[in-house]
Amino acid sequence: MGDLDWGLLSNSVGPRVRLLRNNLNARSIAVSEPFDLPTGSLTLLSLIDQNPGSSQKELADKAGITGPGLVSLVDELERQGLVRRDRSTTDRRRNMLVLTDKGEETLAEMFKVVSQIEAPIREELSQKELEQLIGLIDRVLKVLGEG
Amino acid sequence: MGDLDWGLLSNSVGPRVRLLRNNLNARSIAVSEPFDLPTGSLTLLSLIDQNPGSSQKELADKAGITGPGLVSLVDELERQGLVRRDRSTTDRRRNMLVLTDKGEETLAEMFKVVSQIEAPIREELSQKELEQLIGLIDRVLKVLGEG
DNA sequence: TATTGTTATACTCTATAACTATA
DNA sequence: TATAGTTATAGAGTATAACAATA
Repeated sequence: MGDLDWGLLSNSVGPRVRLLRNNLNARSIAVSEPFDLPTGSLTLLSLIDQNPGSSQKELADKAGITGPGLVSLVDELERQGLVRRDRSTTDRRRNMLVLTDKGEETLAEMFKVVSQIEAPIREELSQKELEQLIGLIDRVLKVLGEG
Repeated sequence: MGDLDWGLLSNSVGPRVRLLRNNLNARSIAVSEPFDLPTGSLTLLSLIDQNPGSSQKELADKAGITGPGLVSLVDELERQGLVRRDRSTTDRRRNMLVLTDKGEETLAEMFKVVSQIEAPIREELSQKELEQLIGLIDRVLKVLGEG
């Protein structure tokens, strides 16, 4: 598996990001499945928790999910009583999303599971290296217009 | 867009990899479209070029593509005369993949296009930082069993 | 006229199972 | 019995267009 060479793409991040995403996605499914929630739920719960009252558009942009994709995610989270859609009184087009108490609990539980699953990464990389990796990715995202 | 906070996932690579992958995938489509080729063609051409005679299984593992996914990719590349499937004489189950002359030309052209598209990344990151980023990703991939 | 959220729809990517031919 | 490649199929993820309500 590791005996092949990337060739012309030896200095490209593209192919590696695909491998990384595939692997992390599989792990993400493993985290979400016991909670009977779709992939991306943890990310969304965490975002709402940290930024209560955000609109769906703001959350979709930050999470890298399309509008319709976010609607179905929120539908499911709301159905399970983890999230509430409060109509904004100042701009009645917007939904201000907030976590319910149950949503907070679920977020904490999911975070524990994902921490276990990501443990190998934190064992391989020092805290400083992990911050370096995230910092570099964030700079790339920013220049690509996703920051 | 950038005014929201990741919350509990501030030190997680998962959500960022999704954003990165979405963006790079859109760019990959932009590169492949003029050549009327599916996403992943450049990666595969580059791998075959550097490792001629590889089996489809070896290539699929390295590229992070499933067996059936690789079959349809090779089908298309072969249909356009960019790749040849040579049956191995020592193990007649295996296909030894090689680039045709036209395949080599197409690879070179696609590489020029992808270099232009990835230019913003190379302008933002120094050569050393880019190597750092790739090195860190490779270590993560290895510990996840994808190296 | 523009924007938020929604619905409907299609397409791509990825995953899985079953088949064949070889070993 | 196991492996490489293939076929068929299903599912998740993502994208786009059109609509309603509001600004």
